[in-house]
Amino acid sequence: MYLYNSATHKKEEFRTHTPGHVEMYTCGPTVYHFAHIGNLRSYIMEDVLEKYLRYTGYDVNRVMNITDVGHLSSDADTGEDKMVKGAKREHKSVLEIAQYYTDAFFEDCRKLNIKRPDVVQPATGCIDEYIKIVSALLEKGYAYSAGGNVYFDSSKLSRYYVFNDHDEEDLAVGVREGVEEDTNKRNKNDFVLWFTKSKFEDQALKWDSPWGVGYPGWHIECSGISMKYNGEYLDLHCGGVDNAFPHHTNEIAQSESYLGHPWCAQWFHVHHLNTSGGKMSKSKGEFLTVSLLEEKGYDPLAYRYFCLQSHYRKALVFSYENLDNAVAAYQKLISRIAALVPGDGEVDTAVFEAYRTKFNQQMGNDLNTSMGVTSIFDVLKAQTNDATKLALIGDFDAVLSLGLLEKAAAKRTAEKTPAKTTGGYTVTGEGDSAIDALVFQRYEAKKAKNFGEADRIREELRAQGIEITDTKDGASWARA
RNA sequence: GGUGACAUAGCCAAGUGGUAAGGCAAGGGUCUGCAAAACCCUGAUUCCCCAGUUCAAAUCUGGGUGUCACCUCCA
Repeated sequence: MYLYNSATHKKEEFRTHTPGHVEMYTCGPTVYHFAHIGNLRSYIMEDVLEKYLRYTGYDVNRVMNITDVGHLSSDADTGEDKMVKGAKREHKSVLEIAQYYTDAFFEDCRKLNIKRPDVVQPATGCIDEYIKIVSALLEKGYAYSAGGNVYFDSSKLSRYYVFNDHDEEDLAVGVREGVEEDTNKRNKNDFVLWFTKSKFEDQALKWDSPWGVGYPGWHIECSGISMKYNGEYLDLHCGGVDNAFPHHTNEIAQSESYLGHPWCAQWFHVHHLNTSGGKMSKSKGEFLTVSLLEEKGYDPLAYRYFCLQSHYRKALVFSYENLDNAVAAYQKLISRIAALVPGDGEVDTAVFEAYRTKFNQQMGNDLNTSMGVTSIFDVLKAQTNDATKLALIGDFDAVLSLGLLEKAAAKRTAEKTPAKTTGGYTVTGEGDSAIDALVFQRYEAKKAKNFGEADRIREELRAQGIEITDTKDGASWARA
């Protein structure tokens, strides 16, 4: 496949250190709050990437961290530790809060058909790993102690800026409000590997280390966790674009200095979900969660469809109007699939292979999910039997995970059974005799040309969220 | 200020030098007592702007403009 690599700024053929095997790492959530749907866009796209790699035959080992220490304390919009504040408010410990939001995150993932990574590792579980790396960096001269903290010395590297061509002189330190320059640093780009002294005195989690009691820096956890579970050679590192600098840049600096050889060849950065004003972010207030969408009546998988219609390397603007478009498209798609008849003929292998190859090419072209979705429409229009179409859609959905076959089957079941026939008039629905009776009453009214009464019954049912559809020899009803 | 990404119909978008896919929405039609659903039909003389290369450019080059992101919380 071809993938855009942020490290080289080019679309390149995907290669792995060990043929046929992919070591994949994903920056996981910081569990001090619910994930918003913008965060989840990244996880959806990474999920598609992982599934596509498996689809093409790769054996994948995917690792994800859960940030439950490290940059929690630096989340200093108001100068206070949200994790600690949340823990106090809910009368729980910081770790209990972390557990609560970790569970909430995976629950959101489940709703969005995002597969759980093979390894999920909370950052607090690998302290020994970080200490090992920091010690080695100190020994090799890539790190130094100052003011009680251990820093990475970025001046020791010949090439620090990997993703963009920054000139250190032009970097504006402290552009963001609330960021104070750390005077212990020797160079602007140095970063903390281990804290024993910071401005956050109420840091709840602390561990003993050769440099004193403290906690790990903001970047070391990803390197440590990845090396522990992915080994020394990482094939693919994923995350949101905003992490490219400095987070990923620092990961590369410390990892390669520690290992003494190149670490990760390919970097996959997902662009943001924006609102009309800019990116959706927790600090800006506009903050939509999966649960909130559900409360408003949206199917989480319709949101997944919304994301797949776009490309991961393009900012996507969220609005309810745009989401409604996606909902309509998604529901129509399900209806069209539901109209296919399972078992209608044998799967035509020649047709199957032809469409599969096309889908594979589209997805293999820098994960063109928009074209992947289009492939489904192409299949629906194909000159072949329903069995072949259903087999193809099932095959594509192993990557897209839109629940296509399942939803279509459920729709078929709801529409076709159980049926009640009275006087040659067949009512299909969910088998509620009171509703069946009303539908039949409407039929009688229609037969008597009492259309006012017929429409009144339809409105009455509609008020209960039930929609009647006239069919060839009767009517069917379904809850919206 | 520096760096990077993006810019195609109302919206989501494909397109990687050969004469603008697909989907949603909209309009028209068939069907229907009326609807809904389904099916059929209709859409950009043009791809942010300007210049250049070429027989040929949405695609390549140069220069603008705009939007977004990052520059030690963010996916």
